[in-house]
Amino acid sequence: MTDTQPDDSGYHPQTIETKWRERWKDRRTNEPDLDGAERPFYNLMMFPYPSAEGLHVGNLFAFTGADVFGRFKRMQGFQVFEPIGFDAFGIHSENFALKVGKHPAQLIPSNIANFTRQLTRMGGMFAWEHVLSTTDPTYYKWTQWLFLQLLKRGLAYKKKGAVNWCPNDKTVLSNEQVVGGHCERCGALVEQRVLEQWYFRITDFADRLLANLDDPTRMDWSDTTVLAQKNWLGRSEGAEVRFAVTGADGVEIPVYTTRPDTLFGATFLVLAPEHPLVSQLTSASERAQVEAYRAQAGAKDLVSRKVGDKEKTGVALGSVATNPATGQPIPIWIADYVLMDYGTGAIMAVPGHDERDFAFATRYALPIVRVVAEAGGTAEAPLHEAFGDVDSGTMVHSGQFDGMAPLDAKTAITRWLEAKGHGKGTVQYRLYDWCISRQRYWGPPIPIIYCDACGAVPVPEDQLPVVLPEIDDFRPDDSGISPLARHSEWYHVPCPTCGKQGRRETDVSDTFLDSAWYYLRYPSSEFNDRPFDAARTRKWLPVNSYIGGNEHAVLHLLYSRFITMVLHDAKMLDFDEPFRTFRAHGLIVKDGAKMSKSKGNVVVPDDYIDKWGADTFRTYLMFLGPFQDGGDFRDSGISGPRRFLDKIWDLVTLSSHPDCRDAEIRREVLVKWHQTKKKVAEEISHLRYNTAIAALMELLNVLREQNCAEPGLVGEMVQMIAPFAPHFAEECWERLGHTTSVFDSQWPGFDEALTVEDSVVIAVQVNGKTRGTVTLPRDAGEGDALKAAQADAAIGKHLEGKEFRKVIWVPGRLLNLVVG
RNA sequence: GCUCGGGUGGCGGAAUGGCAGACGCAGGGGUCUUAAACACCCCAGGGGGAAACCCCGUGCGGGUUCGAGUCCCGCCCUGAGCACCA
Repeated sequence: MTDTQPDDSGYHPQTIETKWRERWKDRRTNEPDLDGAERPFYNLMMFPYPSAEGLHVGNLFAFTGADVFGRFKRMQGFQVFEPIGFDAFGIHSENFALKVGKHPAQLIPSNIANFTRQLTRMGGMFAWEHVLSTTDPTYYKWTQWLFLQLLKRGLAYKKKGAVNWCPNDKTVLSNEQVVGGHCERCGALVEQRVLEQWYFRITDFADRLLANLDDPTRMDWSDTTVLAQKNWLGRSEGAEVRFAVTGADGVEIPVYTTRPDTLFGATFLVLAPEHPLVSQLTSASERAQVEAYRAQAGAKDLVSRKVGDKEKTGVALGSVATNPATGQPIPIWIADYVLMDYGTGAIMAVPGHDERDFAFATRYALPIVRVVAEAGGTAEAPLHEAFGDVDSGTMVHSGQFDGMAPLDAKTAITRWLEAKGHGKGTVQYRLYDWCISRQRYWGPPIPIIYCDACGAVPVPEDQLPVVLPEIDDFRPDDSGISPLARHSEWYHVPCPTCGKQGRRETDVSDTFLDSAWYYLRYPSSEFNDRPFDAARTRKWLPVNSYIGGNEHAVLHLLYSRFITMVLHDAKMLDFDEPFRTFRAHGLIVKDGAKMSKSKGNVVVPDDYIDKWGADTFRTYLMFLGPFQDGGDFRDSGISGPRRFLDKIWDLVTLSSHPDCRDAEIRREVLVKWHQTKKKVAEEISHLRYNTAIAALMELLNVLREQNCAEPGLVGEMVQMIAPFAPHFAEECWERLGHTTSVFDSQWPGFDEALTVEDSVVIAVQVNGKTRGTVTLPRDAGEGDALKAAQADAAIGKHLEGKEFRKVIWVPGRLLNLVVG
């Protein structure tokens, strides 16, 4: 810290911040009437994971920005519900507990206590009476209930398959949690394992998840977040083409392609090594080689398979299929660059138009044919070879093909495939079903009981929650089996259906399931007989404003939307999108890197708050730069906002002086005042807090220059700084003689007519270069401006002996004289 | 490789196509003080000039326009996300 604290004249943050925190609590200032509110506004921010290290500056930045918005909406006359809670289940907490040799159930309460202290101290407008923790049985009872609702509707299923396995965290990961082949959380290389897991059918909702993103009546989200979701959903349009296998009666290989127009150039087929038809299609002579290749590909982990070297290898199966367009026989291969879990697990290789196929064809000396003239190239074997003597491009565009209307090549060929029964147009998504099983301890047990007679039986809803037992040996191992599986006294239970000995599911659910519905719980947190109350939910949801980090663009935010859709379709909610508006805030980094304990660059806010006060620190963070950009944390400018608050304080003190009370406000000040009110409201509503604060600083500078401390004006100044510096504003407001909270006052309005100055400064340009300014009455016309410009010596100099060619007049702003 | 952002003083950053650098930090000079801190006043993009004023200036090269940080085309650098998705 390079700055030094100002002396102790007047404004003492520590004293007044303590005072107002106590008042807010005693008077329940931040607890809206959840049943009676007439203009409800649900102001949500992403609840934190309560780490042992406490909140860092990056967290505080995000919460402050969301809190400023909530406080602003409140002063605009809304009853604002701003809840907070703790996302306390999960691997983070468990790993930390393992590291320090304690039980997470013991650690979490103290971490939560510390977070609560920090969040209270920052002056957030939190409705603490509705705080929740996902680890509370009264909460996760309903997380388990949610699983059962999906199961009931066929949206949860168990599947054995290749999954992402993190060898460090010793658990499976969802696809969203694997980043570039590494564990999103710990960075370890992810392996492939075959395990039985529970999945949610999020892919059934892919089209809706995509369509709603573009529906402004449902969603108004940051562009960057919408884009990330679209990329993740990965919609592509193409065709499924079936290739008949030669000599195998009726056997067809379906492939998916986004380029059906290149069908004529498909010179071989490639299947994923684990494709179910491989064995059947392998000739006797190739079998040994094929089996060897499959074994080798299967042993590869996901890293070298998906993101390792791009060397293409494969083997031929010794069988052939027919290209339906050319009628030519083409060989069938397997190669591990084709993925089983996308499309049909098989491709038609078009080496003339696909880089990967080209590399493969080159390596194995397979034929390469170009069929479509692309930019800079020509088609060596145009479509007319197959379709007669019509040029490929014009053939399809001129509609001479099978008498169809003019269409593009892709559509034309798809139509042809459909007509001939060789395939059909299809849509593919990149999205995978959501794997929710975790072979860990610290989460809600999945509420299933396995019975030899009845199969997988859901735990009856009236027997929820399935309480997570407190065990000491919760360390995960490499077996792929959850720690709970070591406790037969826990998992041995009678089958709910037949009463015979059954076994509980010993996996717990993904933390992202906990957070996929927490926003539904907040307004109803005191009801223990239902997850969310119908009337409360109708009043408060969907969420009016959600602010959070874009790192959750495709995880939490996508899962939450999915869960809401499921509950909507189950008629439990009357909306299918949970967050009306979402804004991604920027990330505060330190020395260019995201703050993390392992990098040793975590900045803790407590010392700054001790030294400068929460209000100064909040204002400083919001003044750093655009809220939605974030930036590198530094503390070199913190004295600026502090001096700013000190000066407001002085004005408040000064305003009680009789001279100030009776002083007339000069026109100049009046205009600045109204301009500022207009500007600040506009900037805050767009989360441009840095420029809102700058505008207030400008107004303050004018007031000081003009020696103006008129109480009404000072009061509005205090109101406008209130969202940023809430304790400070309350104290000033009280000193100005008010007896109720500044947050129950109405945000100052402005008079549009008073935002316009009486006289304006016109920039005068000669041939586009500014040569001076003239000051004119607001309503001055072009003629007046021209006269004034010619009269000005400095400007006139540039006009001497020249002839006017053109005059550009922008009223109130600029006069440009084009001369020559 | 693909998809998005972003390149503006010493620093963070402002600028509906209309006086580039608001606001703040740091810096320089001054007032106050025994001295310092605080506070207050003044200066401050670069270059030239005693000054008036002039020239140059928003990553680079073109273009549109009376006028471009802003719009268009082509590059360079940088941050983030996705990545053998057929």
